[in-house]
Amino acid sequence: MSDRQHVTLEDVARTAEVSLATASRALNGTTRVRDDLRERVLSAAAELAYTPNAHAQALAGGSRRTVGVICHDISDPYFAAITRGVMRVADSHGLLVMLAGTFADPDRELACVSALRAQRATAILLTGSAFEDRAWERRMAAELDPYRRGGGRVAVVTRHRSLKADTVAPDNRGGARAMAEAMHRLGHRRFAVVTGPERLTTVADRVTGFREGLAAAGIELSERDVFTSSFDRDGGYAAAGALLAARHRATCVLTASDVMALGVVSALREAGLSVPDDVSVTGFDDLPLVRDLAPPLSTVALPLERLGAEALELALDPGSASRGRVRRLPGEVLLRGSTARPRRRRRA
Amino acid sequence: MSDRQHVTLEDVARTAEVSLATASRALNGTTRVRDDLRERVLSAAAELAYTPNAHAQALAGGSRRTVGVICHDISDPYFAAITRGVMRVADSHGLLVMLAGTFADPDRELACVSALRAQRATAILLTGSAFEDRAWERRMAAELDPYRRGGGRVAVVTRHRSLKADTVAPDNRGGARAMAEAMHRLGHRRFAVVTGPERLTTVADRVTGFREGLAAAGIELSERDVFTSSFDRDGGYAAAGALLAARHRATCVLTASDVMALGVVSALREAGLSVPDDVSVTGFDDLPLVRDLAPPLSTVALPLERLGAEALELALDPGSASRGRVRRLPGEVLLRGSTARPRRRRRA
DNA sequence: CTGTTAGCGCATTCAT
DNA sequence: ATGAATGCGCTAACAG
Repeated sequence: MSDRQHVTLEDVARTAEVSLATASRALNGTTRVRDDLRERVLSAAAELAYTPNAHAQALAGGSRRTVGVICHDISDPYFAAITRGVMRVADSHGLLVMLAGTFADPDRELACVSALRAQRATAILLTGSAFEDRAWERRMAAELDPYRRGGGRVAVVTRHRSLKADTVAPDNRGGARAMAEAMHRLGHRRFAVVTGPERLTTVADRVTGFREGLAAAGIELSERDVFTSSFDRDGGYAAAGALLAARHRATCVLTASDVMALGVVSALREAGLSVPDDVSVTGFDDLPLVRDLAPPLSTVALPLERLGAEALELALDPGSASRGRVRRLPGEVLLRGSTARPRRRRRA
Repeated sequence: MSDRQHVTLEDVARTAEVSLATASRALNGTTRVRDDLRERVLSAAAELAYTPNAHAQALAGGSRRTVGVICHDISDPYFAAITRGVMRVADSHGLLVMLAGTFADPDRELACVSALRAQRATAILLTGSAFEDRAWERRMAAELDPYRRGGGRVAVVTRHRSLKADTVAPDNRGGARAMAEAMHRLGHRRFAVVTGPERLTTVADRVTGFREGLAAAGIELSERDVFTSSFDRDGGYAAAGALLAARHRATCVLTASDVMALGVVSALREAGLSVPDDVSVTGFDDLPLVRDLAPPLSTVALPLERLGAEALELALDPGSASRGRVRRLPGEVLLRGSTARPRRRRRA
């Protein structure tokens, strides 16, 4: 039993008693090969449990069978859904997905791109929102440009300022605006916003949308109406705590994501408030699970899987050489049980 | 602008005016290199935005920087949590994660292993439960054995009969038994089980556990008490519908997973039943989100991230040459709001 | 310490 | 249609 015993194409060729070239051709179907020879090769390969060495294939210039996906945290259902969309189309193209998690660390994101570059991935998909940071953008471009020059394709989900990559852009701003307007129409006049750090472009866009929608109704959001925390469930919980502590009189809390809304609702409920009787709460994304909440969450629905699927399709399609094409996807306001008309007077 | 312009180590060496070998050593820190030379190499590499070709590195026998994770569906929070654990330790080892989704298709699972094998992944982690199918097991072994022979490591989460791979095994059976007993102690006497297809070993183990726990209390589960459907949220919803249609008189529904429980609760609620006043419902896994449900779900808590993390650690640790070591992790019964003492008489 | 050289496994020219 | 030879980019002997 030798140390590492990889079956190579040469083994297959020898077993089939053909040349290396013929074995390669028979396996790849590149060129016509006499039937009996091909049979021999195929059965030899099967017998030896041969698997081509993808590295050798890639090196020899034969293939690039992987795509890289970079997200903040795969256990966030938002990224899970997007990644699922990516995997669907990757699967249909016979591509393998390399998933990299950055845990929202800008430096780690850079490192991931570098690693994916090294793997000569066919395409790199940036699914997390960008960081609003000049220096970081420059470094990211410094990674991506050589990658592109080497034939790599790049696509991003959501806006990446000055990255001039193919983009799939959900309408965060418009969706947020529409939601704010819808809540105003419902009768709400006192609002609070619960959100993540605004250096994330997604967050910034959504908050801007909320502001615009409210402004259109003549309502200004002051600094004290915006509660910022981490962009996850616990952030929502904490922000709602702060809101409660500040005795904020909002009848409606606009939240920048469904996951944060989850935390908001829990905090409110623990404080003895009823959603939506005392406070209406809205989310953003329409994660699969929020319809199963009690009450089901009103939210801005985004076609998450499509976001991922189209990002990969865009990257794979040589269309315009991966210049900055932008595919916009709308968000849809979904009013469910977590929102209601405000009561005349607030209890407690 | 040539077609594909990859910067290679040779370019770096030439720019730094050193030999190829020196450049390689300077970059990898393999051997001591004179400081000034090393400086020249490093700055040349930076200037040219050089990234080593991972394929060439792998081919030359230098590295195996990726691990493969195979799961059923990354948008299932169960797999997302496990994968997150894997990614954490992968990150700390400088490894990249290749994620493959099988959508619970046995054939696709085989194909994924083959692809990962081709990529010469350091380790392959099977996180989905096995399929109870002799022929399938044989074919899987036929993929895995040569992979191992080539130095590849394999670890699985949950039981894979006769795969003799390193295993991280949550105590599905024991946890299920404990939950059944807990519900009996709470006062329940009429039970129903909602579950996925029993050809999945995880499902089979959990159902067995339920049966054992109930049997210990003198309660036999008949065929009509078990509602089988797809192992996801919609499956739970459908199964609960069937249960309702059959006018089953259970006061407690034991569900094989949290995701299924999500569907069960929704269906029950839509039918006008209250959880837990009319029916108690239990889940399995303790997904992060279930504590935010109203009522929060009683469930068997599994350390999901640890499952993934330990699987990779096990695979990476050369310990006993990847023989069938088994690391068992207990499940803990968590009683929350979705369960209560049965009422004397059932309403409706 | 540094440079030269030989493969790693494969796809792909070239000849035949 | 098939076989022999070249090189992809890199690391690890091997010499100096």
